[in-house]
Amino acid sequence: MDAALKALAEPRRREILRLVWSAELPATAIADHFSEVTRSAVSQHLGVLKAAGLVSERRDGTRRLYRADRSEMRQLRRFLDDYWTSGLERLRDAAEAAQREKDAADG
Amino acid sequence: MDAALKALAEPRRREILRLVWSAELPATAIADHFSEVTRSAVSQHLGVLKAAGLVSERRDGTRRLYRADRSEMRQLRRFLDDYWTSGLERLRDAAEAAQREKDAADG
DNA sequence: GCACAAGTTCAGTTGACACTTACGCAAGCC
DNA sequence: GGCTTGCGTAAGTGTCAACTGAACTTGTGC
Repeated sequence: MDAALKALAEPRRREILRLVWSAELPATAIADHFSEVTRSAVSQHLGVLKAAGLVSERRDGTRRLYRADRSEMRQLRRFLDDYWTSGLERLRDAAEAAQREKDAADG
Repeated sequence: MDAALKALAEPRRREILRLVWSAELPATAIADHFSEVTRSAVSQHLGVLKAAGLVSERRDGTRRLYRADRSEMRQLRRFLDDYWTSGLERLRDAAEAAQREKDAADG
């Protein structure tokens, strides 16, 4: 999840992900979309996205076809929804914080 | 939005955000939660979160109280939902999905 | 006014990362 | 077997970001 979030922090990778969101594309077609960056850079971005599970790769002859893994995106969304308010753990933190506040005020 | 995503890419900042999600806390209380990092580092993280609009600051005497700005988080979530499939493309995807549903049902 | 407490900010260091160029490697095609 | 196409990997570089320690700011209580 950490990897997915870090991968999405890079604008170029978000753009790539959008390109392969609804269409499976070979690496070259993706790279052609970015005139200001080399093919190599795009390939490395694809590697990061793949490592984060946000993209899947399929080989076809010499080509490699990429497409977005939407289920991973769903998981990410869900993580973002849940992380901040995760039940007992959050309550515990709040209680601890309140106690420190009180201690500081008293002491 | 780019700033918010980048801010969330850092685990420590996610933790901070969770701390101030449901409780307003002074900077020191937040810093006390991170034993492996100095107060200064936490202050800088708070600056990033604030710049990204994910956190709001209120002054009370010498203290500064922080709390999460949930509306910004909602916007982020919405952005994540919409960015990949925007406008016509999203409609097309929906149509395709409906067709696949139909094909699956028929087949 | 002085001391202290709460926090930020400045200067400098270190590590991560996006990038480029060059090279390597596999799969068709002649 | 050579040639070309499609693409990843290696090595090196510049930039940025997270961190530390020291200095600074601002408010409070005496």
